[in-house]
Amino acid sequence: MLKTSLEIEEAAVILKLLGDKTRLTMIKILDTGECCVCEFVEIFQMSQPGISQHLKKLKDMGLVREKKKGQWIFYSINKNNVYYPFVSEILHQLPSQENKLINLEKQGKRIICC
Amino acid sequence: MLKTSLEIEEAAVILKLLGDKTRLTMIKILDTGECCVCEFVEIFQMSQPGISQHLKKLKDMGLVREKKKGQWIFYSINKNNVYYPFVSEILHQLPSQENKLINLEKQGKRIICC
DNA sequence: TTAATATATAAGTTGTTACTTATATATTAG
DNA sequence: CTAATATATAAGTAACAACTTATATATTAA
Repeated sequence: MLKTSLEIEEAAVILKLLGDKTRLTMIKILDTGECCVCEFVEIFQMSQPGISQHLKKLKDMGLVREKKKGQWIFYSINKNNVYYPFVSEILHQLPSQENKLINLEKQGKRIICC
Repeated sequence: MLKTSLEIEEAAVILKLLGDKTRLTMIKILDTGECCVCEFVEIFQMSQPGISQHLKKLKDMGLVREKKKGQWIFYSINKNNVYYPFVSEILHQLPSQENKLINLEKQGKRIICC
């Protein structure tokens, strides 16, 4: 399942996917725990379809998974993905984005479920 | 000079820059030694202006430097750049591209100078 | 059952990117 | 000096990316 060496073309595709501040922040947040679509809408102050489209790109590459919980769909990181070790090395070099979740919580907009 | 932590927006810009197979391969090659424009033209079978434009993007971000040697301009990696540690971690996870230089040499198209 | 909420998808728009060809400049070779 | 070589920049183009609004579906609340 894990990949010891990545072809350079594959790496470029992953880097391009991560080369967007919204998706990069999303996946950094997801690396610490799950999050649902409406929470991202609040965090990024972006339209709901915009958020869904970014998540679709991450999902299509297999970097994230979705799990339905009632009316919400929670996304989480897929640590079994072949590209995860590569992505993980990158994420480790980025500052924590937990403040964004803390702010959500302060506003009472964090979704706690099941 | 070195950066211990990168803002996420800056990281996204770097990842986008690296998220192109031509530039990613270029910088992986440059991480092992210098190379001139016409060598890249051979390696990538791309127009000379196309190569120059990719190199300009890398140079504008400070990731590479240029040095004129006679009629050639040699590019090399700039290890003093603030983003180098970040980039380096990524490059270490990619397969060597030295075969491309070896092939050039076999064709007698490697530029050895000064 | 109806209204509200959460999400995905479709369609349209605007800006960006990766290339190309054309051209100008500098250096070297004959 | 002239021709050839190496490079950069300008201009044009086609494909793509990131958003928006509109709309359809599913779930929950009243």
